[in-house]
Amino acid sequence: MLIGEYIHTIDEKNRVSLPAKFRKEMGKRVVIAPAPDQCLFIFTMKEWTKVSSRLTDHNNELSFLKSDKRSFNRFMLGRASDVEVDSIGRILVPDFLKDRIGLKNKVALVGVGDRVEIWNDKTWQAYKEDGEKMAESLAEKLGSDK
Amino acid sequence: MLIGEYIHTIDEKNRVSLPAKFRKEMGKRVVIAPAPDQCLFIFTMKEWTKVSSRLTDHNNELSFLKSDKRSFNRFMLGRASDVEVDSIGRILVPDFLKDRIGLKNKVALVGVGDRVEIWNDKTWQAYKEDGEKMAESLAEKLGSDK
DNA sequence: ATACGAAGTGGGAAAAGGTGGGAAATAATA
DNA sequence: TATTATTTCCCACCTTTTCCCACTTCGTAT
Repeated sequence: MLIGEYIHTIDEKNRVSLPAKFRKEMGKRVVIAPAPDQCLFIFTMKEWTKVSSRLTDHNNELSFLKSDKRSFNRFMLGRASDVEVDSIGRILVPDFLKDRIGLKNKVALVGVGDRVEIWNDKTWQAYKEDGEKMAESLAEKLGSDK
Repeated sequence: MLIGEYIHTIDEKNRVSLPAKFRKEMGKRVVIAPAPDQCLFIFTMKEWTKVSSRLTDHNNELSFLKSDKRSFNRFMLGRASDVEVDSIGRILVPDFLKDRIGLKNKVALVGVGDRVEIWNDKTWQAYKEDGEKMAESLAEKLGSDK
């Protein structure tokens, strides 16, 4: 199970080391895809197969005849990228994904069970702080009407 | 599976390089066809066989009215063109298809599972930006139907 | 404290990918 | 048939990517 957060560097060649703890589980090849909340998902191939199988044609229909299917598939598949993990555990983040969430210098790699997320470090720290505040206010709210 | 986006050039001879990552899967010959939205479809021969047979099969339960079907088939089949991939992985885009969606200079090649789409780069970027707004609802949709 | 190994980072050289252009071949026109 | 235009094929350049090696840091064991 992929858990924990790691702060790594994205270099001028768009390389990011996967945390050593994740490497075995992630294997030699992963799929990186855009996600909501200003981050990217890194799926294992196993997990990606699950995701993509929901998008492909099961009932003998031409999926491109339906406009919502077209846009859905464009966004899930067109902006994903399957990348190889190199011999020392690094992946290459495509420019179009890197630019989308403004990755540079420090990035956060966050294990979320069956996938890993990449965040711009600053964005991740801010997101966490917001989360803390939300948790506090939520706790107070819960505690107040006792 | 064809996924990811690549920005390439269409030159004065209407040549476009297929992304190296797509070449093996696409083979020596592909079919390029007009498509809904402002793009063109590039099918592998295998996929084209499937697509064209489904479009021409009048006994299956496509939800189209017959006259709609006829005009769609004219649109798609009538203007499709099979082109050879040259020795270094380029295809030739027929003028009438190129002009239809205003291809020039930079084009986006987008892998969408079992087909590739060609877009005018500018149009694709704009389409993506519009789609960012949909991102959340897309993700929820993906998560909901397990 | 020192040595060692694992993990992460950086950079240079070689290879591959993408682009452009000219020559040969084919088609078109007068 | 001669000439011109268009298409096809091939080669060369340049940029980007890939591969490999080396340095550094940190934790651990001796």
